[in-house]
Amino acid sequence: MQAQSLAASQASKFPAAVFGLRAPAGRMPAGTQMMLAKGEELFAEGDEAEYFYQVVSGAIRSYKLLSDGRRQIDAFHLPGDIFGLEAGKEHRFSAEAVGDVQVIAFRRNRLAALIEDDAAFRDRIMTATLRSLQRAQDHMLLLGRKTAQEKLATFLLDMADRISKDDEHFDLPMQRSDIADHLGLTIETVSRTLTQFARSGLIQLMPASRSIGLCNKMALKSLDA
Amino acid sequence: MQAQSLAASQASKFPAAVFGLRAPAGRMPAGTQMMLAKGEELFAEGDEAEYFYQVVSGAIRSYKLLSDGRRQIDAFHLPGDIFGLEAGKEHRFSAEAVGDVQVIAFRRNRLAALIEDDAAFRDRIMTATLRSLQRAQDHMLLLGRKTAQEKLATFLLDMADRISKDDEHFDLPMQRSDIADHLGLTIETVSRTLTQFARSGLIQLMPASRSIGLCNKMALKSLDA
DNA sequence: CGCCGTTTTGAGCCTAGTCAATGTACGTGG
DNA sequence: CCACGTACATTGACTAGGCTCAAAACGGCG
Repeated sequence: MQAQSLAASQASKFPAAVFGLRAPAGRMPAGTQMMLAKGEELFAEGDEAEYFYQVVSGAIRSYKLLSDGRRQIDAFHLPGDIFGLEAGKEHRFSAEAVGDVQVIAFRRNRLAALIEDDAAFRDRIMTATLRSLQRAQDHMLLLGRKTAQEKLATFLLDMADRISKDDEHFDLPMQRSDIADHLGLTIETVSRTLTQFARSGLIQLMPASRSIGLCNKMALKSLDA
Repeated sequence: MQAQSLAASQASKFPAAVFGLRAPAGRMPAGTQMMLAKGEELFAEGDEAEYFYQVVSGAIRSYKLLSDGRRQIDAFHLPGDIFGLEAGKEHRFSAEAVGDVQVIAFRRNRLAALIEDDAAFRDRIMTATLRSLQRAQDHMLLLGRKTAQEKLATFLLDMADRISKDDEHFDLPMQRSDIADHLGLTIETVSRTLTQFARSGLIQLMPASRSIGLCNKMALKSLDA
């Protein structure tokens, strides 16, 4: 819940390790593994972009703040996702651990060389970046034009797709306020809409828990517009 | 206002030409120049992504639609901007000419080769993509968390920065409905908010025109949050 | 001059936000 | 083991910012 730029300090706290990743597209160049506790900050908007990252386990939220504290979470990064790569010298958003998280940090100043040398790596980076852009574009449509119900239907289906094994039941890694700040809503509206879904039999909801069961994916998809 | 995929047809309509671009970062590989009339469609969501593009003059709007016609314009592309590059086989959004537009089309299947051969070009593409992502992240903050006034203040300052010579006066290339669909508002709210700005002396506004004069950039910036 | 696309303005409504209280889970220490 | 505190989630009553529907005004062009 503090610490400006854990990247540097953490990187030295944990022994560097070489990983042959589970990446289907090929091996990944070596990086440094890091562990983050719930709520820990990986980097803040404006920090020097010394590293970029790949999630191994857990979830990262990346977000921007307005001067008065309003927050927009532009993405949740789940295992396999690459994030934190910048065009300029500084990070353009902040990143925190949603729960306990394991990530691999890659030195950015090695990026040019890696891209030069390793065509497969280059491709992975380019594809990851383009995929982030696509997600951002989809999310702009959601933020600008969807209703609260549609936003939550889209969100639940996306989460099921990304984290559920059986595609029907999963535990949300983040709390209501994270969901609200991701969807451009308030926590009250998120909560009310979820209970409304539950009452309509679209989802199953344990009281005050993060477990979600999708009872009627069809109906949710039709809400998704 | 029609035509599915003008890319192919147009490309043959206009003689291919080799351009040494005004690009500061270096020469650009050859592309095919195209002209588009106001409202013409460059490509639609779902079209095969055979080309990607750079704007020479005019403005392009790229957007997504919901099934009931609600539209979100995720970006306006102005001279110099590169857009339409995809990770997959298909375009993930549609693109139309806001007014009369000149663009250069690059064959996507030559991209891999170009990236392999030309480090400067690779850098331009990567930087352009990352810049799009940054713009998208800034825009998500706007869509999710800013008020109508803040949205329009941000938009006007951004446009002044991008198209104004003297930084004080410019003509908007797009109509109110485009602005509304970009900012997640209705045309009525856009119009009302602009009138309100004019009455407060923040901007100068010719009746029913697209000319904008910024009288008080300071005040606009403070609205920008 | 008259038509049409666009913008502006007005009146009333509704979705989501605000403010406030209650409920639930969980960890800590007596 | 249970009382208490804290963090998070839910629910309710009320408000308001922006939307909808409707009409008028403006500008360009045939």
